[in-house]
This record gives sequence, structure tokens and C-alpha cells, in this order.
Amino acid sequence: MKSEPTEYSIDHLERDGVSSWFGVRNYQARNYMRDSMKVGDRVLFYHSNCKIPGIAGFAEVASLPHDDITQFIFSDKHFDPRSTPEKPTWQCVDVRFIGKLASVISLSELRSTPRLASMKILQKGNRLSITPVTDDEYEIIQSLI
DNA sequence: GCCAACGTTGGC
DNA sequence: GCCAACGTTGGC
Repeated sequence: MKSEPTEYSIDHLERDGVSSWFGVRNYQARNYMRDSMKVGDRVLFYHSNCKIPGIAGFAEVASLPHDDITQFIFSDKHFDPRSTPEKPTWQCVDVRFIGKLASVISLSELRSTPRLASMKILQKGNRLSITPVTDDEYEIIQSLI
């Protein structure tokens, strides 16, 4: 799961313990949270759009999917005028902090690991803020720490 | 339903 | 700041 550290970093999640992953406004990314995630699933916390983009820590899915309440809040930058509590558009899950890496596993390091070549987040043109990670990829990343 | 125009993402 | 790549919008 990607986040810009100036918006919400692994340090923020460590502080909060658990946080709702609100603000996703892409249908495919929403669908991963709504349809594919299970409580307890491991999450790689990725810092994007920053000096050293890469994996900054670990988290886990901590809730079933639920409405992203920011879609209903007029003053919120994630407000969606098409959404109503009766007909919501956006759902998200909560994530729980597991651990922070002493140093980020950088994007360039991920790219230079041949066995990770098929990782979704490394594919050309990928902009999705949430992408699935296979068990294999997860294990390989553990070995990079 | 098509598709041009526009907006966003995010690495560099 | 640039720009490739992609998603969304809206006229037709």
C-alpha cells in the first residue's frame, strides 16, 4: 500500500497503531480492499513521491472493509458529491502497524532484484496505490532486510 | 459506445 | 519541473 510520507508515513502509522486507509479514489485499488483483503493479511507500507521511494515498513489488515467516511464530508478533500450514506462509493480497510525498517528498501533495490521482476508495483506505468504481493515476493523481500 | 481532452501519479 | 502512463470526463 503506497502513501506519500508527507501525507501519511510509516511513522504516522507507528504513532497511531491502527489507521483507516481512507482517501483511495481509484476503483481498482478500492476493489482490492473491498474484495480481496482479509483481516490479518500482511501489508508492505510503501513510501512514494519522496526522496527515496520504497518499502518503509510492515502493517497488517485490521478490519473488514467499511465505508470511507471522508466521501461524505463536504469540507474534506476526499469528499465525493456522488456518494451518500445510502449509496456509498468508496470503501477501505483499517491497517495496524507491525514494524518500521531501519532503512527503506528502495525502489532501485527492488528493481535490481531479479526474482521481484514481476512484482505489480514494479511494472511499467503502474500507478495503482494498492497492488497485491505474492507469498514468494513477500518472502524475497523479507530476505532483503 | 467512442475518444479527445484533461487531470493525476510518481519516478527522475 | 518534466513527462510518460494511465484513469476519468463528457460531448457527440
